[in-house]
Amino acid sequence: MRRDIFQAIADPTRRAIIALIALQAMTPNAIAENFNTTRQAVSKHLRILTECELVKQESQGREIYYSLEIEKMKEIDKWLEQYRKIWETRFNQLDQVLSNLKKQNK
Amino acid sequence: MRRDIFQAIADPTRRAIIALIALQAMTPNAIAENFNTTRQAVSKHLRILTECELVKQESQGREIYYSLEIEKMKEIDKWLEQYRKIWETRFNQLDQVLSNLKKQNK
DNA sequence: TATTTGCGAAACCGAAAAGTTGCACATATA
DNA sequence: TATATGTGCAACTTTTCGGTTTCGCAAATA
Repeated sequence: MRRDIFQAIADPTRRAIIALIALQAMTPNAIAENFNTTRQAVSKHLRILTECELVKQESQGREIYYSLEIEKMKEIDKWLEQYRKIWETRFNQLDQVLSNLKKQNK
Repeated sequence: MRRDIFQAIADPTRRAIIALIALQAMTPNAIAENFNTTRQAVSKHLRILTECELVKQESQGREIYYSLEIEKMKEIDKWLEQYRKIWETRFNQLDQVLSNLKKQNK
């Protein structure tokens, strides 16, 4: 099952998990405590996140710590870049209009 | 059915539609020509995109032109901001490590 | 007016997703 | 060694999703 990062962040629970483990690694049980679902459901989400390399795991005895692979998040940023260019251009055009209006008033 | 912008961009066809109409407004038929599906399927995607205000429509006779609501894209950017902070911090920390190593070599 | 064209909406279908339950396995702990 | 704990995985169910087909409606055109 080939997962996509955009599909991965589509689910609100997964976005919440991402936010949770962004700053510190956590075990599935600890993560599940924050949600209204079973540990297995969280485990499934973690698997999906791991599959698309948004999350990495580190075993420590029988516990497994999950943490965010922050580098992967840049892919979204990269995709957004083309649109950022557009809104910045539009902003500059608006800026141009405003400054032209200013000149006319002088 | 309450739609979410993250769910909207999860589908690859919808991302392609977004890219298509980012620079110029297009009719459903014109959009559908670029894909291997029916116009109705595209129409469905456009409805979803419209529901979460990622796309706006403008009627002109019997044709309806769809264009990207670029402002809405900023929501993704805004969400990404918290993670951008993280990877920038990590980068600076790495930078710190590197410059410390440099000092030690002197 | 009759016909074509552009479109959305509803009904339906198959595939995929998200959740639950039950189980197996390894690692701790008594 | 027996038991408790942390975990992943597989089977199953329900819901959602993306697509097609069919239809109805309004605007353009003959």
